[in-house]
Formats: sequence, structure tokens, C-alpha cells
Amino acid sequence: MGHSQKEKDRSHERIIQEAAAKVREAGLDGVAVAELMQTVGLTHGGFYRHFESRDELVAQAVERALKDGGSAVLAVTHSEAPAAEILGRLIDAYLSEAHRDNLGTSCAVSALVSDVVRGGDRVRAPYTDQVGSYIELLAKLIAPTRNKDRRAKGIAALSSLVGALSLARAVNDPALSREILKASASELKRQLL
Amino acid sequence: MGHSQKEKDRSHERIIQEAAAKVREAGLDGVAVAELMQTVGLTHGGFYRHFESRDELVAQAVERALKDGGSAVLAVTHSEAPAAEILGRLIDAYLSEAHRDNLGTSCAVSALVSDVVRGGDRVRAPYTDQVGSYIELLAKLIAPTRNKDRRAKGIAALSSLVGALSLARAVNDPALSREILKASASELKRQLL
DNA sequence: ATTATCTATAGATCTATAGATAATGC
DNA sequence: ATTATCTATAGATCTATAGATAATGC
Repeated sequence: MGHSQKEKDRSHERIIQEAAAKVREAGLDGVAVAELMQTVGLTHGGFYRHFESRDELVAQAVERALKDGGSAVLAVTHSEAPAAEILGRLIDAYLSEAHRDNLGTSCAVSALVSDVVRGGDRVRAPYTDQVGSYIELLAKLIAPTRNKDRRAKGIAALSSLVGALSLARAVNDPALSREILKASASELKRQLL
Repeated sequence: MGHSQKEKDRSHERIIQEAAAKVREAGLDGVAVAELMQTVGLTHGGFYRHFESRDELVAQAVERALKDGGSAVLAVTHSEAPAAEILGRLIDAYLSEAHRDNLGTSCAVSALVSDVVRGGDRVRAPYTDQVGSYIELLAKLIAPTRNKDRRAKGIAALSSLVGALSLARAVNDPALSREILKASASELKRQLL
């Protein structure tokens, strides 16, 4: 009860981090203030000294979730390997069963698609930015040899990645889910590498 | 107040139909009993003579929404034209601005992805079935000439369609949204036709 | 003295139910 | 008489606030 400013900052950070995971698992409506604070080890009353409102927290949690995913992808990218090899690793990581199964730490562009469609500009603006940087990143990694329109290929690749991961998660049948990941990954690599 | 059985059947049908639209627009959590009944022109009290619970309605609404989309796609398919032409029309229709902008009557496989991931088996089972039939439909339309693995190509095509439509909706920027639709459609057609 | 967190609760929203009302249909 | 719908409300859940409590930090 009643601690230092440093401790408040740590509490604040833990609330956002937990909310960034929860929002990917349960959606924008799935974050409940009392439950969130309990998970962090606090009571719900203190919440409003950290955030002006639930909406404000959700907006910040979405931004954080988008950045989390972005830096995870960039981590794969930072390498001296040739672009084609990096692109292959990116596709494999994005469409892996591990990525599919760990919603809370996963790419928010996939985890939050449907939610963002129904969300306000406060969540759509950072989402749009993140989509833009993924497109640029993919376009840079795609070889310009065959067809010169790298940007179009980058867009199509992002659509495939997001669609395949989302479908693999939604589907009830483990065999079909795995098949969706495998087929989409191998088709993407066949087209781009 | 208090009418015939025929009228009850019509009320029942209108409730499901309205819920099937609302669920695509607002998600599984976005359907509120009182609001729904008001839209249909009834009061909320009568709802429980039509459905055992809200969950029961949502499950039925999702099934209906999936079938709606399925029959819309089949309508494009029923034609004497060659498979390649039908496939082209399907891609153009799915990735059209009209489809993007009319959530309530759109394909539920795209509109409900994130929601279904968080939903119970009651919604995931019919969703999985619908994904299965789309894959089969696409596989049949894909020419077996170049590469014999039509099923893998069907899966990859569905992923692209769902991902592109979802991203085009989520994004804040109209120009980027159009670009996503155009680029994904032309890449898909370049690969498959 | 200040402030981070806690306890308690008001107020709004939503699902579900009970009993009343006004039609239908044998 | 039966029943489809309506009115009224109980009960649960959730956001937000007010005031109390127990630490920090000058």
C-alpha cells in the first residue's frame, strides 16, 4: 500500500504490458479493469491514478502490442544474411505453430484485425502505421529480378501472412490448421524466393 | 401484441437475420438483446420465447452469416464460363470496395476471424466447415496445369483473400486500403490465371 | 506533507425472468 | 384456452469515483 514513485512507474509499465497481452488474447472488449489490476497484483481502485479511462488504456495497450510485434519481426531481420534467406526465415517464423499458439505475444496486426475494423481512429491510426512499415519491410526483402513491382508483392505477401495465421487460429481442426500454415508458407516461398 | 404462429415464425426469422448482420458488423460481443429486438420492432422481453439464451442466438447467427456468405460466393460460381474466368470474377468480387464496405452482408469467414479465434466450439465448428468448403471450391477452380498441388494453392488463395479484405477494412487510409485490394487481387490473378 | 494504493460504493448496462395483456384458433 | 408479445424488475457485471490508509521523501 502506498509506495514510491519508482514503484508506481513499475506498476504503470506492468499494467500496460499485461493489457497489451490481454488485448491480443481477448480483444479490445476483453480487457476488464478489475481483472487486469488483479493480474498485476493491485486492486481496481488504483487504476484511475494510472489512466484517465479504460479507453485510454486500451488505446495505449494496442500501440504497445503493435510495437511488440514490430520489434519481434525486426529482430529476425537484423542479420548479415542475404535478403532471400531473411525473407524465408520471416515467413517460417510468422507461420509457425509457436506463433499461432502464443496469442499474447503474437503479431498484433493479425491478432487484432477484426477488432480494429470496429475500433475508433485512436486504434486504427497506429494499426495503419504498422501495416505500412510491414509492407515496406517486405518490399525491401523481395528480390526485384522477376517483376519490378516489389511494393505490390509486399502487400500481397502481408495479406497472405495475416490471412493464413488468422485462419489457422480460427479453425477447429488441428490437421487443417497445420495444413493452412504449411501450404501458405510453401506457396509464399515458391513465389518469392 | 400477441399474434399468430405464422407471425412468430416471421419474427424469429427476422431476429436471426438481423443478428447475422449485426454479428458481422459488431462481433460476437456486439449483439445486445434489447437493441436487437428494438431493431426488429419488438421488445426485449419476448426474446426468450424465441431463443434459450443470448449464446444460443449468437451461435445460430454465426451459422446463418456463414451460409449467407457461402451462397453469395456460390452464386458467382454457377456459370457455364470456363473455370479461369469464374475464378477471376470471384477474386474481383471478393476484393471489391463494395464487399469491403458492406460488412453486414459480407463473407463471415473474413468478418469474424478474430472473434472466432476467441469463441467456443459452437462457433468454431461451423466456421471450420465453411473454411473447408471454400478451400475445396477454390481448388476445383484452379487449373492443374502448372503445379499439380491444387489444394495447397486453394488454401493459399483463401488466405490471401481473407487477409487482404481484413487489412483493407482495418486500415485508416483510403488510398492504402484500395492499394491492398488492387495489389492482392492482381497478384492472385497473376499466379492462378 | 504528499501520494500510491485500498476499500466501498454509486451508476450504467445487460441478461434473464415473472406476470400482465391482447391477439389467435379450436 | 392458448400463446406471442409487452411491462417491470431482479441480479450480475463493469466503469468510475470518493474517501481512507499507509507508505515515501523533503
